[in-house]
Amino acid sequence: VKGRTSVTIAEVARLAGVSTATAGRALGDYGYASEATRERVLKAARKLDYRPNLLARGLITGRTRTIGVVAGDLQSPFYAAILRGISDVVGRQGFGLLITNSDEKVPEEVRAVELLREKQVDGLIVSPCDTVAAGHLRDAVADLPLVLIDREVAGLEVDSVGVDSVASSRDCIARLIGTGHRRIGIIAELESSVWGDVETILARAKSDPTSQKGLFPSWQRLLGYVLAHRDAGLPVDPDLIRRVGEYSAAAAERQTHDLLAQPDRPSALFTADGLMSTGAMAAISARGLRIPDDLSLVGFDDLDWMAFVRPGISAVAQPRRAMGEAAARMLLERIEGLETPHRRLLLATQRIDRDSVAPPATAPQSA
Amino acid sequence: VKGRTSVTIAEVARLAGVSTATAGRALGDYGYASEATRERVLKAARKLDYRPNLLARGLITGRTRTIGVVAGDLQSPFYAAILRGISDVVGRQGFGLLITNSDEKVPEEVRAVELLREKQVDGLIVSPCDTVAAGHLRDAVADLPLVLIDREVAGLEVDSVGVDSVASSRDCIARLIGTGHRRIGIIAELESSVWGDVETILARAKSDPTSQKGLFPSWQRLLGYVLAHRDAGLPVDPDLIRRVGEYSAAAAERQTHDLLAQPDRPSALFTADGLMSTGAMAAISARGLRIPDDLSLVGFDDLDWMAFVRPGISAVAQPRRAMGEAAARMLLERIEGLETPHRRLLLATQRIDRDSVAPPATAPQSA
DNA sequence: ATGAAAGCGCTAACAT
DNA sequence: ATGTTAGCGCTTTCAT
Repeated sequence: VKGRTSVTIAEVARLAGVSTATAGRALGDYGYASEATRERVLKAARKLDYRPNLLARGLITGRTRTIGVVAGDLQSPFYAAILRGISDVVGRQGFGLLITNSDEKVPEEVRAVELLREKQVDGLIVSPCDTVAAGHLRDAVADLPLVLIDREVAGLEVDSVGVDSVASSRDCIARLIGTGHRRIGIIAELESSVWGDVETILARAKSDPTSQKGLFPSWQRLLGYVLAHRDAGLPVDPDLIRRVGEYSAAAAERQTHDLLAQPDRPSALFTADGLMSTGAMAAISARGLRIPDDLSLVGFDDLDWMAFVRPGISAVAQPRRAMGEAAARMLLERIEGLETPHRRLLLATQRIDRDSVAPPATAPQSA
Repeated sequence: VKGRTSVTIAEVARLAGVSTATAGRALGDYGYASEATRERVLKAARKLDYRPNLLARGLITGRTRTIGVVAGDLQSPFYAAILRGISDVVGRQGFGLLITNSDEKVPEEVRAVELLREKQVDGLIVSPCDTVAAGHLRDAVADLPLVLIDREVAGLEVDSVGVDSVASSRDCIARLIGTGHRRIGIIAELESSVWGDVETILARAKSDPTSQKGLFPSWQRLLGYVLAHRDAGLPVDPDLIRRVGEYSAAAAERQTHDLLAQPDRPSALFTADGLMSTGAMAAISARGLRIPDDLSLVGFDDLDWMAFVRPGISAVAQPRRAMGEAAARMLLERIEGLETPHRRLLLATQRIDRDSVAPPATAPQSA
């Protein structure tokens, strides 16, 4: 049974002495087929090593049992875990998974969505890299179910899965303040060609809670940071807010170095995602600062090394795999035809307290 | 242009006032089409928001421009990096990527290969989870190009990409010995329902170098360990060889605890892959052992935390992403029709010396 | 350079 | 319960 040409249902039918329609019914498990016939067809199929051509099936049924995913970076622990979750759920239903990488660039994302649609996927899971420039998503929604993950798009009413970044980081920062910290640094991506400066963005978000969902996670985490300060009646020193501007550990490392080099450096540091944590940790380590004596540290997103580095690093754990699983489940439901209004699922984060937080060494530092 | 039914080439042709054949030529960029016609067709297509149905194209051309990957665990840094490399290369050529997860279980792998073939992928990249039970791969090769990654299958002559595990670990252990270590522990997966005990396997591998390629990486790394000892005229204490039996950090942690709990514990530890390193590190950390004073440590596979944990952990770095890229390139060449004999690509590893290795604290320990 | 027609492998009506 | 027929949307002869 070697060679380029694969065996078709017609050959199976001929060998079994039935029509292709009957063979199809027996093999595809649709329509009627007597037990005897089914047996004969199945035997013929086995003998010929028949394998259905899913392209042909998809062409006619209009469904491919394949779902498409656009991730920011397949290699990051964050997306890798999400993908794993997605893969588990869809795999169990016999669906295939077409995965693409946007590298957090809009044109790549557009191209990816285009390719996935041409390949006729039954649904899409996207972690959009821009919360406004999303025309390609808007018109994809016209003929495909779409589920957003980690981020939302302003005005695009589709199912989404994420965590409550504002509340989680607010809580986190509140605890640092409660421990006595007054100068808390934050290292966050905060890219914003379209959004303007920090004050503008936060002002709008604070006054209009619904607009928060259009914010990128890193902005939401900054918002939580600001709100926690406000809750405590503390001022926010803009110099402690470091905008890395890109998802890059190296860039985060530079910003951290710069932040920690100042004379009046913070007594605690909050990193807004895994890449920021990795970069910050490298800088802290390189500068020979001791945690938590010289600097307290809390990260958003729990990375495996945080558990066994000494001292352990406290973190806000996101249920990454569960996020992927939930997104996949929601999408499959839509593919099955579920017609309810769009759902916005916020999974709970978990605060993991390790040993990277202590009261500031000296009396509250001041300028 | 909203709704379930997408626009077909026939509608574009009608709007442009040409036949479907001509429209196809203009859109698909094959055959002849005058400049004027092409313009008209393209304009019509744009106007209707035409999107080719790649299923239909694939059905007729017999090629889908999609490649399938079976990874062990999409979530591990090792596979995630490889997948990223694959994704970059195939994406650049406009290919799609169907990714599946075997979880290192043969039945899952068989199912995955089956699904990918039914979906008519143009080629397969597999990290086989068994080097002998691979009938499904053997017969896949009959009608698809296949590239193996990280592992090889005895007697299956196809392109493969990996690193020289025997040489790398041999070198690594030789250095530990050179530093003065005499009792070196090894934590490795070493699953082997089919292979028998350590002695048998190693005896066969040592005497027959070609059979080495049929060995799993963890076995190859153990072989390097044994050879390094032999090179130095040192005996191998079987009690220092810990077979974890599965790819699991938790299991590795248990084995490491057990190994380090013995009175005559090793002065150095070699971990055979990333999961083993993570598990071992957790155990070391939990036991409060200081690296390198109480224990030297070297890991196979460089993980990001190894760079900034204090002290830094020395490791053998595998060019993971490059492995993925190379595998993808080789596969694409085969898909283009390359007919040379199968190629076996061994990429160079890089020894990264950090601060986790020091001479043993006391005079050579003995029982 | 363009069109007519056949057909990729399969499923879905519609007969029987 | 089974067979006949007509396509799914596209590419590919083969004419013209």
